Amino acid sequence: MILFFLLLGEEDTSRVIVHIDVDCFYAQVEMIRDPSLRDKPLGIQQKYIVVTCNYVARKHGVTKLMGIKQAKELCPELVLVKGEDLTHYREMSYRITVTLQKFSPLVERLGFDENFVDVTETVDARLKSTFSPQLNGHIFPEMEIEGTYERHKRLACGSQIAAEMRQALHSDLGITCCAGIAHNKLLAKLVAGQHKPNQQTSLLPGGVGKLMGTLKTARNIPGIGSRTFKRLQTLGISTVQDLQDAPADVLQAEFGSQTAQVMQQLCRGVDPSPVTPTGPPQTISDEDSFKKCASLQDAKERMTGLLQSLMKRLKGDGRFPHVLRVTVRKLSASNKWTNRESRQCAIPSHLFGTGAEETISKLLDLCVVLFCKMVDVNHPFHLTLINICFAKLEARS
DNA sequence: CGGGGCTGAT
DNA sequence: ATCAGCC
Ligand SMILES: Nc1ccn([C@H]2C[C@H](O)[C@@H](COP(=O)(O)OP(=O)(O)OP(=O)(O)O)O2)c(=O)n1
Ligand SMILES: [Mn+2]
Repeated sequence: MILFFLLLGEEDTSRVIVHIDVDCFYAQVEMIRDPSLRDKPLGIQQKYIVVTCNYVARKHGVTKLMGIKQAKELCPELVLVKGEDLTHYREMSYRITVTLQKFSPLVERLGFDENFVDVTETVDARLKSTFSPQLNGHIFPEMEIEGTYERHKRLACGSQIAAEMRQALHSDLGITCCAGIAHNKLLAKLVAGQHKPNQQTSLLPGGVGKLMGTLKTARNIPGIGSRTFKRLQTLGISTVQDLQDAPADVLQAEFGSQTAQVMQQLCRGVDPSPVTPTGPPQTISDEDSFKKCASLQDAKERMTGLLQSLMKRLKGDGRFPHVLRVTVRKLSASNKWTNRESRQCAIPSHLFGTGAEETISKLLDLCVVLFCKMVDVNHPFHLTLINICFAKLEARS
């Protein structure tokens, strides 16, 4: 039946997708570690910025990615916890994904605190055998129409599963989150943001146009980043409505037919992309930023620190990397962030056969070789960031 | 006072 | 190797 419509190029609205977005993630992890922080305005500090903050701090006007100075002006009593080391956040992130995988194997991670879950099969199984309750949580658009549940049984069942997922995250991990339930990933993610924090929202199929209309500009559509948005503005396109109204040939001329079609679908709330289960990470990296690094000696010390931390994570992972990449950021008057350079090389397998000390020493040698391909150490230089990345992770060395 | 870390396409 | 996207 469904297949018949798909054959005609119709949109598939039969899936049930849940999007889970943890509330103020890093801040929540720190409040779990130290519950005395719960009733205080809390900011997580990475160097000079508040990367995120709890909702007490948000009441005072503090926002994500705000400078420390501005945040302290707005909220002098703001408590700051350092968050440059992501270890605890990464660990909680994977516990969250594992908890969600108990509901369905189709779990896709996005960053550390978001997960998409395709619960279509779970919904089908439940509707066959069990009696399902009312639609759980908020509904978008807000409206009270008789028989909403009857006409949207699958969505209602999805909302029940989402509630169970949120309960599991809370009782097992102490984590609160938001959930969005809809028939594709884009809409599930967007509708999840309608009621924050610690709430869930289900999207009725009839509310798609209205939901897309809540976006201020096309930039707010996931998948349309800053560069693409600037190119759109060049064409006189700014709002979602502008994009919907834009002639296909105009978009194709600027972006090519494939990208143009994806954008035209996204701005109408159409997103056929599947939930692709996320496996173990493909890369393991560690970086540090600083005011100034101007000597090879200094760089070697910083790279040694990064390698030591990386080796611990590698032991926990169990796999071995076959590619090593070093990235640097040079201070330059213009273009403060696109001035990263990287070099990579193969890692000889035998390097992981000996003790950790030896391995780190050999890896450092490789790092120095890569480093010197980017930085002429015989001339003055000024770096502001070093990143070391392990890639091509495979089962054995 | 602009982090730290990941994925996929080109 | 870089760009562009996401958190
Ligand atoms: N540019 C960014 C965006 C996010 N994060 C980190 C910090 C956040 O804690 C976490 C999750 O990002 P969210 O955008 O979901 O923000 P929060 O979870 O902190 O807040 P919210 O309650 O609004 O979801 O990722 C980051 O380091 N850099
Ligand atoms: Mn979040």
